Amino acid sequence: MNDRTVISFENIKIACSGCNLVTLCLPMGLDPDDVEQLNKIIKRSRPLHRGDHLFMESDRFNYLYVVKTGSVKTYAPNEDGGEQVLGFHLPGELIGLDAIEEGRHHCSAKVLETSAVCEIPFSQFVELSSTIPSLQHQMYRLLSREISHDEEMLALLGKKNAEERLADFLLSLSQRFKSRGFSPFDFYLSMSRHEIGNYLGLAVETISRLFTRFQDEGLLKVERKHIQLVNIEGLHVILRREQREENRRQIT
Amino acid sequence: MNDRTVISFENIKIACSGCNLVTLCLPMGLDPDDVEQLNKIIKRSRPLHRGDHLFMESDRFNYLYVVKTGSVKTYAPNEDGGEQVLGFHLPGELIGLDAIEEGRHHCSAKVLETSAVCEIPFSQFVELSSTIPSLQHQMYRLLSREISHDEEMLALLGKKNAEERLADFLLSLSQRFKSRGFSPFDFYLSMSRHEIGNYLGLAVETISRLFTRFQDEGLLKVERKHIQLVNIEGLHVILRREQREENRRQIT
DNA sequence: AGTGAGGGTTGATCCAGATCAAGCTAGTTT
DNA sequence: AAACTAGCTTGATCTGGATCAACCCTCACT
Repeated sequence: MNDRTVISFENIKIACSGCNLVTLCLPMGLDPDDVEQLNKIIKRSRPLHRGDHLFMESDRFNYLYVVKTGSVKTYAPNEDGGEQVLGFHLPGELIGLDAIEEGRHHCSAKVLETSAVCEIPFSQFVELSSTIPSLQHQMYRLLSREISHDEEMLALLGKKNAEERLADFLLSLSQRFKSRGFSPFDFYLSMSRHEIGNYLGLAVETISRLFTRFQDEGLLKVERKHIQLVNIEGLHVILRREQREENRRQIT
Repeated sequence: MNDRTVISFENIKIACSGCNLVTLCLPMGLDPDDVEQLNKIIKRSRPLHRGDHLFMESDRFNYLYVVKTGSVKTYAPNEDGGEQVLGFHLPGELIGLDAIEEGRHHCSAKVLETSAVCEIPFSQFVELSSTIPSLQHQMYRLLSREISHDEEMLALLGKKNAEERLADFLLSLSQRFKSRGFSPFDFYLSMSRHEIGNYLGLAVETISRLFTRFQDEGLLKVERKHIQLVNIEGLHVILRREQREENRRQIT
C-alpha cells in the first residue's frame, strides 16, 4: 500500500471464486456452485480513471457496481452545482443500492483514482437470487448494512463536533483498509480535503486546521494525501472523551 | 384526523388483504394468493401505549415491525443517556431493517402515541420470500427506499440551515399524511419539540423560535402539537430560495 | 384549588466553525 | 524556467444557532 500507483491489472478480470474480496462482497457465504452462477452474470470493466462516472443522478438503474480496486465517491448533486458527498467506497463495497426502488439513480458515482469495478445486471441478479436463497439473504444483509451505516452517519452529522467527525472518519478508513489487507496505520487518501469536508459537513479550512492540530498533538503524520496514524488509541479517546464531557453537561 | 384520540380498534386485527395500507406496505403489488401467505405469518399486536418499546438497541433481532396505526420513533442511544433520533414512523412504514445484517438491533423503537403494529417473524419471512419472487423484489425495494431516505437526511444534516430543516420536516410529514389519506394541511405532532430538534440536529429552543417565526410569517398556525399549514408553497420557497442564494455565493 | 412536573417559549450571551482573504506548494503547460 | 492551476494552509473576522437562564403553560394528581 505504500506505493499506491502499483495496481495489479492481471487480476482485474479474475472470477469471483478467485477474488480476494470474496469474504466482503456479495459471494460471502455462498456455495462454490452458487458463486459460479453469480460469476457468470457479472461483467468486469476495463480500468476506469480519475473523474470517470459509473453513473449520474437520474440515470436509469440497470447495474449494481462493486469496487474491485481503487475507490469511488457517491454524491447527490443539488440544482446549484453544489453537492453532498454520500460516501467513499473501497474494494468490495456495493454501489447503487439506493436506486433499486425507483429504477433510477438518486446520486452520482465518480471514480477517485484508477479503479476497476464489477457490474451486476440487476434484473438478472434478481432472477438468480430468487433461485438461490442464500444469495437472497446475503443481499438483504448488504442492504441492511448500508442502512446501518447511513444511520451511523446521521448520528455523526447530528451530534458530533468537528474533531470527533474527523477522528471517526480516519478510524473508519483505517478499519476498512485493515479488513482489506492493507495497513491500517499508513495509507493515502484518494479524496481531496474539500471532499472530506463536504462528506463530514465541515468547511475545507476546518479539515485542514484539524489535520494540522492532530499532527501537532502527535496523533498522526500528514503530508498531503499520505496519512500515518501514529496514535490510534488517541483518536479513539477523542470520541470517548467528548462523550464523557457531554455526560456532565447533560446534552442530548 | 382532527380528533386524533379516536382510534378504530375494530380493524387492528384486520388481515393484510383488507388493510388500507396495502398500497404502501410489504404486500404492495403482490398477487392476492401471495398476500394471503404473507398474512399467515404476520402477528398483530394488542394496542401499544405511549412510551412502550418495540425493541431496544442490542436486543436480538427476530421481527420486523410495521406501524399499523399511530406512530413510532427510532433512536440510537449513546452511552451517556443522550440519543440520536433516527426517524418517526407512520402507518405502513417498516421498522428494524438495520438489524438484519448483524441479527441484533442497532437502535431502539419507542411508541409515541397509542399505536398498533404488525410483527413479521423475519426467519419465516425469508423462507417465504425465497418462494415468492415478487415478495423478494418488494423487499429489495423497501430496503432501497430506506437507504434513499437516509441519504436525503444526510444531505439535510450536512447542508441545510435551521429553517430549511424544519420546512423540509413539515413538508415531509404533510406529504406522508396525505398519502395515508389524512389531511396534509392540518395534523397533530406526536413527538415533542425536543425530539424534533434532536432529529434535525437542532436545539429545542431553535425549533420553538422557528415555529413562532413561521407563524408570524403566515406560513402556518401552531398551537402546541396542533399544526395547520396555511401556506405550503411558502414552505417550498424556503427550500428553493436558500438554494438560489447559495448559487450566488458559490457554496458547496 | 393547590402543587408539581414536563413541556414550551423567550431573551441574553457565547462560541465553534463558517466565511473571507492571502499566501503557499507541487504539478503541468508553455 | 516561467507561468498557471488546483489544492492546501493559515490568519482574521463574523455569525447562526447553541447554551444559559427565567418564566409560563397545561395537565395530572392530590
